Amino acid sequence: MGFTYDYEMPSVAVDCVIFGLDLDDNTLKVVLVERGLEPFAGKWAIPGGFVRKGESLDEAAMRELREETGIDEVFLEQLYTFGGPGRDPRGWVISVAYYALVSPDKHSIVAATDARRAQWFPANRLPRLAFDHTSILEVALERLRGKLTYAPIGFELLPEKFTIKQLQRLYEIVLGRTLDNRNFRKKIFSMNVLRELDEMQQGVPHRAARLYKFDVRKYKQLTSRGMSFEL
Amino acid sequence: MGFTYDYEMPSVAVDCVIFGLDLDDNTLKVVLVERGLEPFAGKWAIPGGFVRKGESLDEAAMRELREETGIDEVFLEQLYTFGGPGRDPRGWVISVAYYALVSPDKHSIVAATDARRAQWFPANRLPRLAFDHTSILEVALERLRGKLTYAPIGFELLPEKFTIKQLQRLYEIVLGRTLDNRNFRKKIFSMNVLRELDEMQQGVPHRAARLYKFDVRKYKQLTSRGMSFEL
DNA sequence: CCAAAAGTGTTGGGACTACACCCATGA
DNA sequence: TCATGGGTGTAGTCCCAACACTTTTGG
Repeated sequence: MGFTYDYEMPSVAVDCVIFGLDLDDNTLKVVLVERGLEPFAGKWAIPGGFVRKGESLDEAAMRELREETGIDEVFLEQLYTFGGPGRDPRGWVISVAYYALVSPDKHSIVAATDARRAQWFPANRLPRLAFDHTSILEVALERLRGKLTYAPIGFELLPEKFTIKQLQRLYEIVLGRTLDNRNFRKKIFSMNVLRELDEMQQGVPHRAARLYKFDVRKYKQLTSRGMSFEL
Repeated sequence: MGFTYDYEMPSVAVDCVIFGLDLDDNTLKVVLVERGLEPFAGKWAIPGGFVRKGESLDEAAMRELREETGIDEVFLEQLYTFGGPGRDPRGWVISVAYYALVSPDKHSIVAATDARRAQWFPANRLPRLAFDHTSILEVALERLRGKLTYAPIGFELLPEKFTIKQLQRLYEIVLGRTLDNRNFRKKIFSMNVLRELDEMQQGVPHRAARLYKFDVRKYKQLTSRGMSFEL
């Protein structure tokens, strides 16, 4: 311990809610890992682990994400810190929760890194979870829904190149209501944050849709002019 | 320590940004305390202290608030957790930051509880602060500004009974721009969350303004109908 | 040629902005 | 009576929601 301090000290963990979008069955998914050890052995939980001395909380979250799921270089943001007494039967554990958004390109990594049995679950049909992880997930979902409408984070859940319809579906899935496609297109085009590509969607049994990319540069110009991204 | 754990453990503190509104000089203020001990002895800092075993983070924040400023029963919300290595020269300290909103009725308490010299400072003209408290304050201000426009938290900064003009000034001060009084009134009345009182403002050298109260009941009806509070 | 999804405009209503004057009160 | 802030209405504009058909492509 680095200095004199009279009180007992807690362990500090990071836990990470990992969101992914399944474009095949149009659902929002979450990565859970099966616990090998007590307490809650055999139960599903959000991936996480203890913070190490010398690393920041963000670094700890990134490290856990990488170690437990193989995922790297994704959107990762601090969510909330859970510290109630009794949330961990082993003792006093404070957990800094994060949430990550993973594009479908990287979903396969999760399945492959099977050391501790990581799996995708539909976000609205989850098993009973270890610890207070159900509450953490609720908070994460609320945050995702809220932030989606005023920040351009939805793109993190899509492949780099996507169609407008995919973007629209993403909003519909997360917000839980249908959107009018004409109005949605008008809105998204009017804020001018997409770059139109010369490529078309491939391998669909009907008219192919145009592909777009999120244009970070345009977005930064937008925000620097004081404009904001709104649904 | 309650269970076997191989890594070194951090101390966990709560720090609390306390906002108050000064209706005399129309500024947003923040409570700072002067540090008595090293490190940063003599510097100003956000009130805070270590979390104790057996209490939740919210409880710890409330306790610190009460101990250091005498303030009790106010709006208090978790803000963000700061955990970078090197943020405290004494060693590894993770700090869960909170922010509180205090009505002018209670401002005097702060001055009275002078044990550790607590003082109000204008939020936009602060001294150099201890630790990383300047960044914590920036995050807190951003959050306050953001949340003010979509949640009815502004009332927490006003006395129980207030005039529409005071409410408007609050928004102008925090958001940093002037608002049209006619439009502001229309907007605030149209959402129907205020109860008009039979009382008038007292002791002003001009026409007295009507007093209003925030009506929690009406607000709950509003949100339960799916409507939301927007600026 | 058929099935399936892509892509495209217009209109009406509600909300926001901009703007200026009279009213009530205490000194 | 005057100085000071309280309180009020309207018109133009913009944004949003509602709504249905034609186009393109692969099978």
